[in-house]
This record gives sequence, structure tokens and C-alpha cells, in this order.
Amino acid sequence: MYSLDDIGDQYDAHELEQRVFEYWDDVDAYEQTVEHRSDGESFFFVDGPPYTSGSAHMGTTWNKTLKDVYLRFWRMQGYDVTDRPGYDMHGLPIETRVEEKLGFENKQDIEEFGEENFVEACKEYAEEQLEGLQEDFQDFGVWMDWSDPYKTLSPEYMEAAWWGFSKAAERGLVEKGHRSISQCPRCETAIANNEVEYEDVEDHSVYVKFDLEDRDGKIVIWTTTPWTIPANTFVAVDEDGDYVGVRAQKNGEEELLYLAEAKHEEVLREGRYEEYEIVEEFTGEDLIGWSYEHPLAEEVPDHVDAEGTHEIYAADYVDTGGDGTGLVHSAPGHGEEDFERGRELGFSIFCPVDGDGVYTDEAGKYAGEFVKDADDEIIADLDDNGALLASGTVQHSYGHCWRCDTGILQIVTDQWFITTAEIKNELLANIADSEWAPDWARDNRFRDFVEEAPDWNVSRQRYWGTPLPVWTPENRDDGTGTAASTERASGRANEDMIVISDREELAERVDQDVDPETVDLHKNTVDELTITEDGTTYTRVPDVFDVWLDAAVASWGTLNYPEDDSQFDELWPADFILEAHDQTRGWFWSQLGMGTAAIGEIPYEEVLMHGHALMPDGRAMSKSKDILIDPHEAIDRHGRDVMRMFLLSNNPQGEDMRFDWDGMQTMENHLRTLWNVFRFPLPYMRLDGFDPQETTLAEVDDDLELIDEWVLARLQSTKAEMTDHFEDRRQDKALDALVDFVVEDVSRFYVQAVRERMWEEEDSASKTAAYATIYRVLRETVALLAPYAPFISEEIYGTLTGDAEHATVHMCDWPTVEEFWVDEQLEDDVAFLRAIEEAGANARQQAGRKLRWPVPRVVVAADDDRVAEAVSRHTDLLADRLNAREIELVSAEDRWEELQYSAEADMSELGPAFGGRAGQVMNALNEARIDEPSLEALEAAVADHLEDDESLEESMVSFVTETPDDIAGTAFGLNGDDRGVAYVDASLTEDIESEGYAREVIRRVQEMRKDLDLDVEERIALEIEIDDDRVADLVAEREDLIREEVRADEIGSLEVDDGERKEWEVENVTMEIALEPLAAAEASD
RNA sequence: GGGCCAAUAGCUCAAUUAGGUUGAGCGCCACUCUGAUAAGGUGGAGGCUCUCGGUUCAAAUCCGAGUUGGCCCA
Repeated sequence: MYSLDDIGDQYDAHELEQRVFEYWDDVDAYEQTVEHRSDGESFFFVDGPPYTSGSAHMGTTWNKTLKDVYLRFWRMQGYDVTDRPGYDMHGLPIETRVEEKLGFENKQDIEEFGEENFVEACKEYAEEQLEGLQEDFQDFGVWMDWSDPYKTLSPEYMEAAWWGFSKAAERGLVEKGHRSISQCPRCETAIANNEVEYEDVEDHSVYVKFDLEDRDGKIVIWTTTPWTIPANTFVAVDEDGDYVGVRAQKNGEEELLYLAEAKHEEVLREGRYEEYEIVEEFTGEDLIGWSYEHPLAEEVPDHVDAEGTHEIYAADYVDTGGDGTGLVHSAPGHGEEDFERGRELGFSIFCPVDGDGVYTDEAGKYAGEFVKDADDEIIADLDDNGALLASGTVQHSYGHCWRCDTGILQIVTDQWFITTAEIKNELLANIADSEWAPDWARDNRFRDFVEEAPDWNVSRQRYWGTPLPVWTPENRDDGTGTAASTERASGRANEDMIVISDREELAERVDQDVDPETVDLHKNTVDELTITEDGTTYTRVPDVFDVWLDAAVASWGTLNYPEDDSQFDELWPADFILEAHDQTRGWFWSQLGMGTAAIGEIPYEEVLMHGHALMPDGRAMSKSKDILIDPHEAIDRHGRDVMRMFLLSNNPQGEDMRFDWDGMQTMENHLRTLWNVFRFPLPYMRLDGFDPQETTLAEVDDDLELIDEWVLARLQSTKAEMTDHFEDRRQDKALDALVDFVVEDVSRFYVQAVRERMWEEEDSASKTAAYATIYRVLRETVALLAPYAPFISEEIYGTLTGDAEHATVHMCDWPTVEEFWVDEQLEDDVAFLRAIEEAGANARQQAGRKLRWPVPRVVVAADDDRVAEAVSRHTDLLADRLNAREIELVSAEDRWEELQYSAEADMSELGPAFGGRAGQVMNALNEARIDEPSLEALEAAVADHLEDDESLEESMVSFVTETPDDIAGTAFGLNGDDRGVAYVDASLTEDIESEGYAREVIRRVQEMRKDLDLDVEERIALEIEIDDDRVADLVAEREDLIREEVRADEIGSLEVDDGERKEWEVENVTMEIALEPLAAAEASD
């Protein structure tokens, strides 16, 4: 049974979407669709897990909608798609939210509250946020396996992280070491480079003079972090740079200062020196080996003072032309580059600062002070010591903690690393095993990033995360996160460590009783577990993983591997991932790192990288600054389908998307057009008892008219085009093609053309053929639209098919091209006809003749045989569309003597021939008017601009016709090329006036019928009074036509009772029209 | 400070991926149509193609230097 039920007149998105949600729920539409494809070839998609804080913003909405459209597309293509959504639920952002909620200030508060309580609170918060996101995504119409998302806080997922880490450890890629890291002094943890956010701030800018030991004078350094000066170990120069010795005077005193030649003027100006002269010149190399005195030697008695320290060395991080003085204060206990160079030079690392940013006892006078607070005191002490050259402030960008916005400190602490820098070549090689769209994302952006990437610090001194599965001997000093003192050896620490890979191994090896089925792996549980082997007791390293490591194992975590190994071999690696460009440093990178470190392969084969959602004015959206478009508002205003179509109409490859309310409105208009096309034939089909399952296209093949075959041919090209675009990952272009088909071809052309066939009252083969055609078109169109606008597609599909097909449109196969209906020639023909029709409409308007009035003839002057063929093949259709009594064809060989001609220049030919004068010749050609289209005539017209030996060639110009006065003509073309001209002869004859006026009457009567809200079938009685006798006679000639068109059984005088009487002004003639429904008229008789 | 990407009509984007007289949709204005009606048709206004240099007979397109925006890195 088919349905073709009554549906709403108006497209009401909200009502419709609500109905579809309920329907999906009733029939388990998603579950049925998944089941329907369960025998298909597998397709392994991995969802990049959104972080569970806050609700979905426009960026996440775009991301999930893009995923949805491709997942639905693949399902329709028959794949058994893995679509498990995921959530990233650990990490510092959640900790700081919970801390805020509980009113905590620092780690102390957490410790007092209790680790277990805090972990529980974080878990509760994350789960709450997850619920909100799940609801949003489902509300957007995204179909994923919402019943079973992967959560990074679940034991099986944390186990996946442990497993990956243990694999990397087996390969020798895990090490503990102290390094210079970015430390948040509030969160008291290391944070990753990609968690550092740079902001412009005002900072100290101090120039400091270091006294030289074995010679006169002082070297000058510059720093924005005076608090690092206690840890000064050496000074670096650029070996090849130019340096000078300057004798400078200030306040009557003279000093000898050494610094970069390029900077000396600027620095001396800062120091307010009155006079100076260069007395010596050096290269950096000359300075190497000079030794100096620590400027705070007395204040910091424990300052580093080993062999070779406080001397000048070369380093490649020095730039004599950059900020500063060309001599760089280097403190290996702080800066990352200083650290690397210091280690090369074999210095022990001195870092008198703890994880909370407070100086240790080693800092002498400054012990116990927060480093930033000590800056002023240090500057004052330098001044007292005569070491301060200048002190001021500078605006520069400085790193801040991404969560709490505290300024970060570079300090050296013990951390755990995956030594990704060691496997850089493998990482780079593995990149080549993945396909990226757009390709520059891989070959430029990502490759650059990977080449620069340092070792990955995976340890965090926090609570809410996957604990490091590392146990070390208990009596060793393993406290990570504490500052490395001078006593500690520099370089990497090769630990005696045990790395646990999963819960089973944990249960086997720990001293305590643990049930692997039920054990939770969070910090509060595993901290207490110990391992005793060979007489040594091992305790767990207290750190948790960097939250990026969680998401990094998603490709196997999604499959619950290693706990469940049933799918890993078949599915891994992922066939497809899709995220925004900020994930270059994030998930694209972390997955590559973990996949390579643990398995030796890149864990994804194809990447589609999209951009960000921007504000309508191009600004970035920002929740904290309340600059955003809320997807819920977009839905309230236009509905889910419209929002999805708008989002999906944007290029998904690397480019940002500007949100645009006008664009939303346009999409709504398109959907409304589709709605109208869809509901237009339904009443007629119902009336005639059309059964689409019985009366298929094959049944009516012989009765199809040209226009039917055409729209079916267009449908085939649309399917082919869309499929190609989808395969190129340009769903936006596929949508353009579909919208163009629905709006331009189906709505504005096909429906226009078949309306009269549908209005016929008797059954006819032609009418049935039109039904079958439009049914097929709509049925396939909703399948093509389903991935984009799943709601309206479902509604239309359900109405069209009832229970004769699938329970949901989303179970349909992706429509494929049917060769039988392909007809490129016909498509071209109609494209020409439409171009001619458009030109004809234009010409009519110029001639002041409405389409309602027939014209005696339209002359089509074709520029080529192809156009002439099209016109001669479809003369009747063209005559009909142009409302012309006759179509006259002037073929390309012939020409119309009444015409004049002008020329259009082809610059690709003129350029090489005329060189610099090409533009001048072009202008002359464009202005020329000639009587016949010949080169001779044209050369004569532009003779002034041609040299004696020059002549025009056929290829340089194309001739264009000029319209005669009495006839209106308009050029038509295809794809920008002119292909001919349509001339409309608008002269009037009695016959034409008769029909014209009759049509004017009909139009008025129809409007009055509508005013009276009459049914289409309703019969009427009619009276027509026309002042002008000539016009009255002309109209009377077409009484039969009028009767039929307006369903008037009686025409005569009328006493209006239950009807309407109205006066009209038509072409300066007054008409009085009265009508009444026949039933009412008879009753009143 | 460095890398990548972008910049064309009021807005969103094209211009066939090694140059050839800049286009479409939306919006706006005027006219028109009325058996899809919060639709349809025709026309119009609106562009120093971000700036400045260079290559070339010819540059939106290629090269160089900037500017602005986005992302990434320091």
C-alpha cells in the first residue's frame, strides 16, 4: 500500500522534525539502518572525542554534522560503518572547573578534600557534561551509536592507554628525565606546549652588566625574567655575529661595555649614556671563553659555580639583530634552549624554584618568595651591585596556562617522556601512509609540525587522569614534579621500572588482591598498589597522563582493545577521521605519535580537515567573550534541516566558515521549494488513484513525453555529479548540484511544464506518465537529500512510499546512475531551449508583450548546427513555452538580411598579433558597426588603427547581430558563450488580440475564484461586461476557451448573491466581471 | 618573531589546478506574473579582483615585498 497522505500546505520545520523524531523512536530507525548494513563491507570511522565541558558550539555542530553526512553516505553505499562516538573526559580543564565549583584555590585544598572525593567529583562533572553534549548531538539529527559511546574515563579505555604506553616502553621509547618544561605554578603541574596560550602582557625589560674577570669592562645582557638571573650559568653569543667594545659616559663616569654591534646604539640610549665611542671590534668567536662574575653572587651563595661556568659560549639561539644585546643570559635550570645547550656543555642544572613557583633555600636571600614577586627586589639588588644598566617594561607575548590563565614558568623538573624525537623519521614516513584533504594540510602544515616536534612529556602532577602505569623501587627519590636541584645528575635517568599493560597484568603482579573485572584504574585506587619482585618493592609513580594521551589511543580504544580483541585485526587502522585544523597539533599529532610509538603505524588512513566556524563578521567565536552563534538559536529560527544544509554547503577542506543568517534563510527557501514541488502532484495523484508501485516508469515508458525523459536524464547526471563530489570530499558541491536540480530543473522548469497535464480531468496516458516521472524524481531526490536533511527527507519518503519500501529513507541505497535514462543530447537540447526561452522572455519584455499574449512568430538565429538541431527537434515545445504561433529557424549558414553586425575581439588572438596595440585595436573593433559580417567590411571600419602590413584574421573576431527596430531580439548562450539570438515578432493580429484579451479575462476570473476560496473543481456561472465593443467582440470569439479554463457552465447576465462582482482595468479597457458558484446560482433562481 | 591558509560585487563564493575583455547565488531597487503564493519572471544598480613593485603583448591568476584575518608554532 502506498500512502500519499495529506500533508501540510506549509513547510513547518519544527512540527515536522518533532514528528520525525517520534517516528524514528517508534520504529527504531537507527537500529534498523545499522542492522540493514550489517553484512556490508566494514568501514572504520573513529570519532575525535569532544572535551566534556560546556555544551555544543557552532564548531562542534559543524564537525558532527560533517561526520554525519559522510557516515550516512557510506551507509547508503552499503558499508557496515563503525560509528561509535567518543568523549574526552579527563584532564586539567575539568579539574579547574570542579575546583571553581568547590571554591578551591590550590592543590592543598584538594589534598584536604581527599583525592578520592575529588576524583569522584570530577567524574560526576564529566558525566553531566557528557549528557548535555549527547543530547545536543542527537538533537542535531546526528546518527551515531549514542547508546554506547567510548569514554576516556572508563576502565577499558584507560586500559587502552596503558597498553599503548607499555608497547612504547617495550620499544624503549619511554624515559624519565629532567627537562625544561612549562610549569603552571597555580595548578602545580607541567603543562604541554600545546596547552600554553600566548597573550600580550607588560613585563620587565632589564639590561644587566656582568663584570668581566680577566679584563676590563662588562658584558651586557637583556632579560624579561629577572627572576631567572639567580640561576645564571653562562652567557651565549653568536659565533659569527659582530660585537663591539664601547667606551661610554654617564654622569661623569666612564664604562667599557661589550655588546652586539647592531644593538649598541639602542642599548646605550636605553641606558641614557651621554657620549660613547666604539673602541674595539670583535666577532662572537673572539668573545668565547671570557669569564665573568655572577651579578648576584652574594645574594645567592649557592649559585652554580663549577668549572667552566660563568663564561661565554657560542649557541645557535643567539641573534645579534633580534631583541636584547646579542649576549644571552643562559640559565639551564629554566629555559628550554638554555637547558639543551647547558647539557651539551656538561653543566649541572641549577633550578632554585619549586613546582609552585616559590624559590627554594638554594635561592639564598630570595628563598620562600614567589618568583614573580621577587622581580622588583632582584632589580633593586642588581642596581645596588652596580649591575643594572637600564630597567623598564616591554609589551610582548608570554605563555599562560590554558585553563587558569596563570603565567607559566620555565623550570626544570623530572618528567616522563615518550621520546618521539627519536623516531622522527618513522613518524615522517608514516605520514605518507595517510591521505589528507586538502593535501597541503599534510604536506605543508602537518609535516612541518612533526619535523619540529620535541619529545612528548606525558606526565602531569595532577589527579584527574589516567594514572601512569609505572612502578619504581620505593626507596629511590622518584618524586617527579619537584625541582631538580644541583645535586641531581643531569641527563636522562634510566630507571628500573615496571610498566603494566592491562588490568589482568595488574592483578597478577601487585601485592594486593585486585579483581581485574571490577577494578577502577583512577589514581585513588592504583596509588595504594605495590609490586614486590626479587626482594624489591615498587611503588607507583604518582603522576597522571597528559590528557592528549587519552585521545591519542582512540583508534584502538574505540574497539575496547586490548580487552576485546575481536575487531582489532579486521578494522584497525581507521579508514577515516574528520576534525578541524587546530587538531594538527592535537589529535592528528597525538594519534600519529602513539600509533607509531606503540604499533609502528599511523592509526588513520584518511583525514578530512575542516576549518573553524567564524562569526558573520569574520571574527573567531569565543565562548568566554560571549562572541558566538548558538546552534540552538539557529535551530529555533530555521530548524535542524536548514541549519545542517547551511553548514554542509560550506567547503569542508581546511577553510573556515563564516556563519551567515542570510545563508540560512536561503537554505530555508530552497527547502520550501522542495516542499512545494513535493506536495504539488499529491492531490492529483490521489484523485486519480495513482499507485506508484503498480504504475512504474517501465509501465509508462511508451507514453513518456520529451520533458519527462529530459528530467530523468538530468536526474542521472545529478546523481553522477553528486557521487563524484562526495568521493572528492566536497559534499558542499554535491549539495549545490542537488539544490540546482531541485530548484532550477524540477521546480522552475519541469513542474511548470507538466502542470497542464496534471490539470486534465480525464485519465490520460500522458498524465499517468507524468505522475510516474515525478514520483521517480522525488523518490530519488529524497534519497540524495537524506544525508543532508534527514528530517524532511524522511517525511517525504514516508509519504511517497508508505510501507511499500524501507522503514526509513536512511536504509535506502545511494541512488546510482541508470544508463537507460542517460541522454546527454537531450540535456544539451533542453539547455539550449531554456536559454532561448529566457532570451525570448527578455525580448518580449523589451517589446512590451506579456507572456499571456501570443506572438505570431519567434525567429531563432542559430550560431551553429548544434543549436539548430535542438530547435528543430523541439519546435513544438519551444513554441509552447514562448507562447508563439510559429517558430522560425535561421540556420548558421543563412543570415537574416535585416540585421546589422558588430564585432567582438578575441584577445587571445589579438594579443600575440598586435602586441602593445592590442587594446587599441580591440576598442576599435568593439565600436565598429557594419552591414554584413565579413572581414573586409570590418577592416574598412577599423582601417585607421591598422598598419599597412596588418590584417585581421577570422580567428580574431566573432560577429554579433544588431537588432532591428521593429523586432526585439536577445542573444542566448550557454556557459557564457553566445550561441545565437531569439527575435520576438510582437506585431498584433485580430486573432492574437482575441486570445490575449481572453487570457486577461481568464486570469481575473481565476483571481476572483480564489478570493471566494472556491474548490478547483467547483463550477461557476459568469458574467462579463466590457465597455469597449471591439474588445468585447474579441473576447466573445474565445468564449469556449474561457468556459473551459475557468469551469464556467453558464455565461450570461448574473444576479450576484453568493458570489462576487468586480471592475477591472485591463490594457486601458474597463471590464466588469461577476461570478457565482453554480450551486448557489441555481439555488437562488 | 616563524610556518601554513585566505583576501574578487553589500554578503557567500566561482573563474575549467602552468595567464587572454571577471561570473553566479543571496540581498537591494524597478517592473512584471498570479491554478506552487512567505513562490515565479525580466531588468537595473553594485568590482582601481587588499596594497606596492616585478615578469609578460597580456596578470584576479606567476614572482617579490607588505597589510588584514584565521589556525599553528616560538
